[in-house]
Amino acid sequence: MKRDSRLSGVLHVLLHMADADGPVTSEALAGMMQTNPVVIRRILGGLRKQGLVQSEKGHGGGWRLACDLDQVTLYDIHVALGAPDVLALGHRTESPGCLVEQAVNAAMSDAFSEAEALLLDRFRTITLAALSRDFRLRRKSGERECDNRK
Amino acid sequence: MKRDSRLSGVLHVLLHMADADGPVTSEALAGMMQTNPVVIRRILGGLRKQGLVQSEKGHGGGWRLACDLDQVTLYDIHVALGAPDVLALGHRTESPGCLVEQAVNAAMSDAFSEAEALLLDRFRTITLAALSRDFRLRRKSGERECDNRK
DNA sequence: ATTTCATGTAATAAATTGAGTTACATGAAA
DNA sequence: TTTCATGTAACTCAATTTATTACATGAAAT
Repeated sequence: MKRDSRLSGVLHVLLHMADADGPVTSEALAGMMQTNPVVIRRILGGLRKQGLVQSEKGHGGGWRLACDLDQVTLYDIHVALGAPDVLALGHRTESPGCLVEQAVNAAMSDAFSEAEALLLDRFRTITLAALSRDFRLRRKSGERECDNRK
Repeated sequence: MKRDSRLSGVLHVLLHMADADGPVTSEALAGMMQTNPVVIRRILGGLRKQGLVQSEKGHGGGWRLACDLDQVTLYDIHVALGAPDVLALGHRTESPGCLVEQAVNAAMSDAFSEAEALLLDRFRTITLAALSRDFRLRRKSGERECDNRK
């Protein structure tokens, strides 16, 4: 089963936007993400409806953040993406007539919801600001350790 | 993202086998699961290698359990199925060069592994015997409440 | 023996789905 | 009025899972 990396991808894009001065075009973002500009627009279009980003057309246009990095958590982004399934495992039938399957579902349901709740709780504790700080930290120490051009 | 219901399906099949007297054919099991006999054989063939079930060919053949219901947990079955991904969410790139993406991955990794560990721990606490007991309980009360043929 | 039934397995088809692409409309700035 | 950028629909592509077909193997019944 292939994992859904949209959340990971969106965070990548948002942090690049946070690091930029002006608006960033979907073409530039697509370059960083090694994907297609239309894909970027589709994803960010969804986030715009939640007020997380805004876009401008024409010359000098592009995308910029429209939210407070300190106030937005991974959970908010997850929800803005439509709150897709967090777990890869699921029930074969949601409301089975078979009593065997009812027993199976009942036993697994608790485990599922506990794990999902834990993950989403963790997401709620991580703000975009924290990610951005971590990124800048990595960039700084990366310069010290690896960049010997100057 | 579609959820992987193989574990759910296998449990269904195993409990029906536990409830049967003799061996059960893959055709009968396929009927219960509304799928194809070959699919059943493929799945159970994997479990046979782990010693969880055994099969017999020819007349009167079919599948039967080859394990102690008290000793086998959902976790064992999960592993026997190849321990597929538990989470639907994942990293866009596993070892990214981009520092932004490194920061994103680092932040999400902990949440991921905690949620996965929790789910698998819960699976370790549920035995096939417990599921089977629950099933028989449901059947009994179902007879009392709904079955007025006798 | 040979017929019947059931598993074992390879190969293929069909269905699903996310991602990528093309094409064109809309709108803003140069 | 030209250029640049988003907005969106429609379509193609690629990967994965599941279902199906076909046939070989082996065991029991007759």
